[in-house]
Amino acid sequence: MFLGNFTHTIDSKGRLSIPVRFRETINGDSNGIVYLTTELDPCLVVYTVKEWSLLQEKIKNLPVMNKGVKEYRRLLYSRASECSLDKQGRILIPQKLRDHAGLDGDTYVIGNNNKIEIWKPERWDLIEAQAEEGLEEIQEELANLGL
Amino acid sequence: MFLGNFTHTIDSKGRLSIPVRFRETINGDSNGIVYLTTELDPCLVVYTVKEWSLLQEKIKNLPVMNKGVKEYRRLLYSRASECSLDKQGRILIPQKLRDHAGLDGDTYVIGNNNKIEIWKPERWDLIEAQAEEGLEEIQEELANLGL
DNA sequence: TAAGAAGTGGGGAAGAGTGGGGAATTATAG
DNA sequence: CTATAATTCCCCACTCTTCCCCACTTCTTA
Repeated sequence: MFLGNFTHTIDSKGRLSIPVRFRETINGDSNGIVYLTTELDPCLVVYTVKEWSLLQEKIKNLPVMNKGVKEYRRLLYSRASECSLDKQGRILIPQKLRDHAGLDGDTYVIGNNNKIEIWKPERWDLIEAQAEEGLEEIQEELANLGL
Repeated sequence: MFLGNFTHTIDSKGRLSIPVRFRETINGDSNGIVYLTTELDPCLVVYTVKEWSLLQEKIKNLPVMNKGVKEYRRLLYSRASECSLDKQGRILIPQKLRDHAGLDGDTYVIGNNNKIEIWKPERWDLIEAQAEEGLEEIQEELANLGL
């Protein structure tokens, strides 16, 4: 389980160190290898090998010819990159992905249960504020669901 | 069951000692490990491993793609942290969480049945006063409910 | 008033995060 | 096809945080 928000720095070589707490899971599930890609949000997403396989399974069961599904698959795979952690626990993020997520210097590495997200701080702060507002609105719904 | 309000101090290293009465439950349910996060209120929430698991179960049963649910999960996980008690019965509260709850120096550690809440005293006093006012208003309703 | 338990504070070792040099590999240009 | 440039990878070194341990103080209880 990936939890928490860590501020790490992307150095001049494009490397980003993964929080130690995440490394344990990555080494266990993945032998130090992760899949890096993008999804619907303007951030990068990191999957362990295990979670990546689960994602593949899910995608297999989606309707093949559906327009949205086709687009989703296209983006997911075209942007995906297999990365391995170096001896210091860092991944090298390809230039294109860095550009796509607007990453440079200080960066948030955020646990989202089964995946890790990498955010440009400004963008995350915005999303977070929106989420808080949204939460107020659905408070009662959540309460009804027992939360 | 967590009961009572204790004033403890967060030291310069960000550590907060958990009241002994709470530790017994934590060691029983959790082997000294707790989950620290935030919810709707401007305070921190502490769950035992057992209670955290129950929360996970509830979340699993929510609709995955629902916007509000996604936001809720994002906030919950991004702010969560697994903490273990040190030999003195303290937890180290991550800087970001301390900032979020405005914690520094004297702090209230409050039992709320199945979870512990950590409050900045000023904020708690406000909430408490509001709750008292609210209670007056709904007194009759409560009476009807058999309280 | 002594003894024990609870809360607090701090020193020091170990670990995490960061930066950079240099070799190896790949890409580019002539 | 070769020479040069760029990128990637591996290693070492430095700093700051975290973790572990011990000690002091206060409060309670006998």
